[in-house]
Amino acid sequence: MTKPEIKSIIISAATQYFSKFGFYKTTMDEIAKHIHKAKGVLYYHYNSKEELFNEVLKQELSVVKEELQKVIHADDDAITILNNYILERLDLLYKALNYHETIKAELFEKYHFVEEVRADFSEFENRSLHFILSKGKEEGVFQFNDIGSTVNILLMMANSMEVPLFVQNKYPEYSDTIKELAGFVVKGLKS
Amino acid sequence: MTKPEIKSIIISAATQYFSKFGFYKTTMDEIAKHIHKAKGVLYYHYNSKEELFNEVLKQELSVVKEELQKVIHADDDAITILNNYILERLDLLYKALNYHETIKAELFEKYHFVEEVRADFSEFENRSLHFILSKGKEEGVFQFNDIGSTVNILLMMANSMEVPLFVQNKYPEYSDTIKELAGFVVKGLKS
DNA sequence: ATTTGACTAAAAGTGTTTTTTAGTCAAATA
DNA sequence: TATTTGACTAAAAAACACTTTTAGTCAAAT
Repeated sequence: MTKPEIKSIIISAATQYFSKFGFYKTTMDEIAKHIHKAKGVLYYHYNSKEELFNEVLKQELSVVKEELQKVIHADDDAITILNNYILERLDLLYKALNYHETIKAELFEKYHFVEEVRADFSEFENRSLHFILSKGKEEGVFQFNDIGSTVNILLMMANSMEVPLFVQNKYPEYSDTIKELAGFVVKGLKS
Repeated sequence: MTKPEIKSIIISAATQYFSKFGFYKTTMDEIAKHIHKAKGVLYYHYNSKEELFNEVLKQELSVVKEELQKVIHADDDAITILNNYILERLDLLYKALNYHETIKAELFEKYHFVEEVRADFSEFENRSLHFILSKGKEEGVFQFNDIGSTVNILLMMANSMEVPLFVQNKYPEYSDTIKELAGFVVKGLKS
């Protein structure tokens, strides 16, 4: 078995356990047993449980990033793209169970080891919104004073909503309101 | 000492302890000692610790409500009022430390006994926003399809932000962005 | 180069005892 | 009569001692 193959098998098993039981209630032994290997193998390929979780989270978010890239570069006007971005973003993150755990963890002030991956995702979001807003300004459909601070506002809103929607699991009940909210935000930007 | 007097003294001491240490880390004995009375007095005037906390929370929120009433009925146009309402609301709630604890508690699924007071405040907010939006529509400065769902969106945004701002204490760092956000929201409503 | 599994130290869990605390109430006081 | 007191109880929380589990290691095996 090649190195990438075994790594991918490990990540796959780890993803299953971490998203089902969370970081703390998943044991390295469980993951090892699930792939019919000794625990040492996990430590041969990853330095620690934390590193393994980081890798799982990184891959989970990279799927989200890929999907959002498609939305951003679709052949639509900026208004449609922003609307789709907001809705698709929430839908994808709703399914990203390991990401939820890191949000929850932030509340308990644990999980510092995950900051890098989260920071990377934050930057991605920043770039994405910058791109969409610029596009809208070029098209003449959006109007705002400062692109940087407008991006900040949108991200603050988006991030703020993650705790109630994902940790308290209010996403299903709010999903209709969110569609309206997206429309509302877009309207606020329209020139 | 009259009944209202002693009750007010109890509430005052309870407020201090509850806002400093929270519901669970405050003891009835502490509160009693602080007012140089026996614990039994607390139980003569209030049936339980929970009832006492409810009263504290109720008074805390009634101050918030009074202040917001002033904002709502100030001699301004609806745009200014909405802007002030959003900012003043956050500022007042930021200082309402016992209210913060009930938000935190919701995350841990405790504190069911506090629901009534929170529901009352929710209704107040609903009425307030209805009032402001109606006023704006009459003045011809606001435009929206359905007043009910617009109120819902605004409240969802407001409520969602409470966890990160108050529980994770990000209000100080976000306070500038929030001012811009308020302007943004108002702009989204403008006709 | 990779995998194994026995090993360790530290953390988490368990069961038991001790202390603290919400709430009560008969007696005292105003 | 209305209010206050403080000793009292039952139940919860804390402290303690002991056991098990678990992350991480490493010499030996494949």
